[in-house]
Order: sequence, then structure tokens, then C-alpha cells
Amino acid sequence: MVWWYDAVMARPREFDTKEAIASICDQFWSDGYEATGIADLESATGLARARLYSAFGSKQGMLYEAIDFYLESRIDVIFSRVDNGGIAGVANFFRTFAQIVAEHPERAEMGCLVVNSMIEFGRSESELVERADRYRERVRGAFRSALERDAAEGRLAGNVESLADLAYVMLMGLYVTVKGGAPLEEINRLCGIAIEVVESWRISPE
Amino acid sequence: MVWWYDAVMARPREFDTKEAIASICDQFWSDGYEATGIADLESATGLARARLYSAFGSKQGMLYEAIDFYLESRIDVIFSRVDNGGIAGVANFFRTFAQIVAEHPERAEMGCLVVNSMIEFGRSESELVERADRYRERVRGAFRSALERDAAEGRLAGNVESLADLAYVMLMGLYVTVKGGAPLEEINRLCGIAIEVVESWRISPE
DNA sequence: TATGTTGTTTACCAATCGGTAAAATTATGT
DNA sequence: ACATAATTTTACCGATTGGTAAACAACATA
Repeated sequence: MVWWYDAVMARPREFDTKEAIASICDQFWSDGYEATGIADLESATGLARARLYSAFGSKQGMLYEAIDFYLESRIDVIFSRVDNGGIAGVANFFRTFAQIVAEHPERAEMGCLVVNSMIEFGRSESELVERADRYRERVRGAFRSALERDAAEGRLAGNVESLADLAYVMLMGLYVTVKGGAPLEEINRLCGIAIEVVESWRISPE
Repeated sequence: MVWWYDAVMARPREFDTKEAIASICDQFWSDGYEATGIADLESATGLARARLYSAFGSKQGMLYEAIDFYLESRIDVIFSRVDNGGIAGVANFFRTFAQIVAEHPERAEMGCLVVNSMIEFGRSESELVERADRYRERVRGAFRSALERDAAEGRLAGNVESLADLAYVMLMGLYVTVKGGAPLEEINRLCGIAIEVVESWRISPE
């Protein structure tokens, strides 16, 4: 018994857990939680099931880590470009959204991992509800911080909170519609409307 | 072999298929497709699996019929009250939505069967995409027909199609947010914003 | 009553599900 | 070199999955 030291390394892990989680994330993202079996995760990561379980504990655990990874590697990156971007930043976000749907339909059809998971589980699992809360807060926070710039200079028609909320709701509506397989022209029309709405918030200087 | 007649009744079915579909619909609606097993459908309907399969063919077939039932028994009923209702009709729809979320949270958390299925399957199954198309068309159609009344009398600020689309997108965003387990106050705020948006479309007579 | 046809019942199926026990391997600290 | 502790490998588990074959029962026609 080792009584003098309790943090030995023993055998180090041969694979990069972040890399594995990235693959797991993609798998859950494109196929959903229930629809992906452990076998799918094995082939996605190239790791035997027992290695996955020893590293992440359970399938649910893998989803939680996948969502955490998604939040910091996708959501945070995407929405940090919206932060402080003003009305133009918000409008450009929706423009980019439309562009991605047009140019990378396979990616667009994956929708958003958090939205997908929210719908698949509802509020049945508190660990997911908590992450969904963080997600909504991040998205709305980005829109708020973008709009605050224009609001400070008196160029925003309306209050920041409400308009950020509206941008958030429109985005969620777009995600659902894209995932549902709506035709491209319909998506483009809806994105165009969202952009019009956002730009109508601008008070042009006289 | 009966060559002179090909539509004999033989033994009549002992259960009401519409009733069974209604139960199946509720089951899929509240738990999702993948998460409900045949055993769940058995206990929901009170019918042995073989009876379900002889009547509906497959689990997917049951989902298709469940969605068809949902479209005509829920969507059509709900949105027929929006048809021709004017701006007030659209605004009232969102008011009712908020009310249901507040008073019947369990029901609200089920979200919308079509939205849930759209997200669970994506555009992978054409039979679902087709139904999703019909769904969107019905929802936007109701909003359009509601707004056309005001538009005809010059009391609508904006064009009917775009505003109906906007109402649709906002509704989808609300569904997702409710299903994701957002707190009631947040839902209420978002509904309030949607209502404000809708009412801002009204051109009040001077 | 005989026959054809359909619905119901019962029992069953192979395949897959998520998960794990245990042996073999490989690094670490002494 | 040696004991320790972690990882990897292999093989496996019971439970559940969606689905079905076959015997039996009820009705319509003749």
C-alpha cells in the first residue's frame, strides 16, 4: 500500500480525450442522442467501448461532455463575433447563417446540438436544462452586448433586452425550420425577414 | 378463391383505430419517437403489439398516422381559430400560448409533435419532410389569412407574407424554448415581446 | 354448413441495446 | 528489479429492441 503518496500516474492514457469528445460531439450532433449507439461512438472515435466508458463513465456523460465542448468550441466562438458588433453585427450573423445553409447544407441540417438535445430530452434531465440555460444566456448575451453599442449612442429603436430576445427567438425558429428540411428558398426568405427586422431597429442619423 | 368479389369484411376489428392512433399520438408527442418502445404503445393503447402491427404495419407507419391525426385534430383546430382573425387574432394566439404554458406546464412541455419529429429525424425521411411542409404551410397560411383582413382595409403596416412568416418563426422559437425547460418568467417575457411585435403591425386610424 | 378472409392471441425471434468483469499491458515511484 | 496503479484488450452480459409466424376465432358469402 502506498501511504506516502496518493497521486501516481501509472499508465498514461494513449488517446486525447478532447479529440475523442470532439468526435463524439459530431456524432451526437448529426444523428441525435437516442439514434446513436455505442457502436457509432466507437467508429467515430476509433476507440473500443470499454475505453470510452473508462474515460467518460456513461453514454449520458459523453453527451454532457459533448455539449460542454460544443458550447465552448462552437457557440462561444461564433457568438464572440457578435459581441459588441452593433446592429450590423446581429444582421451579419443572420446573413452568415443564410450563407452557411446555402453553401453547406449538410452542416446546416445538423442544426444546433443544444436545440436538438433540448427537444429530445425536454426538461427531464436537470444537467441538460442547466446547459440549455447557459446556452440561451450566451446567445441572448451576445445579441444584447451587440445592441448595447448602438443603444449607448442613441441609435437603437427599442430597448436592448427585448430586441435581443427577439433576435434569439427568431434564430431558434430558423434552426427548427432548417432542421425540418424546408426548401432553401424558404429559408432564404425567412433569413431575409429576420435581417429586415434587425435593420429596422436602426435609427438613422438625420 | 373469391374471384367475383374482392372486398369482404370477414372479421371486424374490435378496436377503434382512430382511438388507438390518438393514444399513439399522445405517446409519441410526450416521449418522442425513439424514446417510446412498442411496449409503451401497447400500454398506451391497451392493444397487443401484433394487433398494432396488423393495423399500422410498422412503428414508422404509426408515427405517420399519428402526425396526420395530430395535424387534423390539433393544428387544424387551433389554427382555424386564427384564420380571418386579423392582427388581434394573431396576438391572441400568442396570448393563449402564454396562458397554456402558465396553466398547463406538462402539456406545454410536450411542445409540438411536428416540431419534435422534425428535429428528431431531420430531412432523412421524405414522408416526414412532406408532413412538415404541410404543417408550416398551415401555420403560415393561418397567419396570412388573419392578416389579410387588416391588410385589405389598409390597417396593416407591412406586407402580409413577411409578417406571417415572422409570426411563424417566432412561434417556432417559442416552442423550442418552452420544450427546453426555460423558466416561466422567461417564456412570459418572450411571449410578451412576440405580442408587442404583432401589435406593432397595426396602423391605428387617425 | 362449408369456405374464404380477416382479426386476435400467444409465443417467439434474431439483433441490438448500454454496460462491465477480468486479464493483459504499460507506465510510475522506490 | 519490484510493487503499484492506471489503461487497454477481450470477451461477455442480461435486458430490451422492433418485428413476426402460427394457431385460433369471428364474420360474410354461398
